Amino acid sequence: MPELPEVHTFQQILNKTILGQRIQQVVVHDAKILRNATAETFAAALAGRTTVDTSRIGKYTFLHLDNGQFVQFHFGMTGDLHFYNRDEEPPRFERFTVVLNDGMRLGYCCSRKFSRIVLIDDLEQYVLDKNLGEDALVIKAQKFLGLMEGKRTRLKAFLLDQSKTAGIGNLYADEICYQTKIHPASTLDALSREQKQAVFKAMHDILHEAVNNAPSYQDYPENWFWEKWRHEGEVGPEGSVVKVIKVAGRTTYYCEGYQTLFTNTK
DNA sequence: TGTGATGTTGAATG
DNA sequence: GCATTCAACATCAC
Repeated sequence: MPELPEVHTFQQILNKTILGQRIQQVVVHDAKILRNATAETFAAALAGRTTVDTSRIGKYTFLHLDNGQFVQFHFGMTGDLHFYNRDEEPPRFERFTVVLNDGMRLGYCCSRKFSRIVLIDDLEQYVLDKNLGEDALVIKAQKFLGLMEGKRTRLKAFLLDQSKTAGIGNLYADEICYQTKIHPASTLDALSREQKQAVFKAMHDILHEAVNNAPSYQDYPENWFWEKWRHEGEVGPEGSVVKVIKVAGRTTYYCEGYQTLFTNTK
């Protein structure tokens, strides 16, 4: 499920549940999502450690351990966290559980195993190697506009590019395009400076609103696009019609007749 | 029952 | 180098 605001919520859950706690043991049910560890090495790396901090860049969350190591959580499409006590049944699709000293458990779940759990020694170097862009909540307008300069890629592809800004996924990209009334397949070289600034503002406002108000894919403002109109053929604002196309290889919803296509090349 | 899915990566192509 | 498309990953829900 998760894009930046949802991952932010996961970070809050880590903060509320295991931050500052000592990990008694880790039980691994399925090591597939551990990208650089086996069930044994992963469990051994965490057992006895105390968690001292968390951080987040885009859709990546990092749990900081007291020995200087880090655990990366990337939730893929279906990652989820469940906090429960020893008497409760483990949640469905749990892949591993972190057992705390007091017996509480934090279960990591994902049905489709697209999650990426990675043990990291040097976080700074790791982020550099990954070529991860600045977090979409943190990046400043000037830098964002600078990244667009000279590019001819389509707006949606740019928004989804995690090496430019980190954190925007398919749904939020559509939302940003909708709120700026720009067709997602518009190319950057055809957009005015004012339009690019509007894109930044929409990104900023949408993400902040989601982080402040929406813990998951629920409870979004009802005037948001995907809440209201994300259904093919629906009648959108100003008599527009919701269309479904592929942009940047991803299923894309937009309002034909409301969002304008800007392009120089076609 | 077949198809597509909120994400990432790497290969292939223009 | 840049941009785009596709397949793969693994499994579930519709």
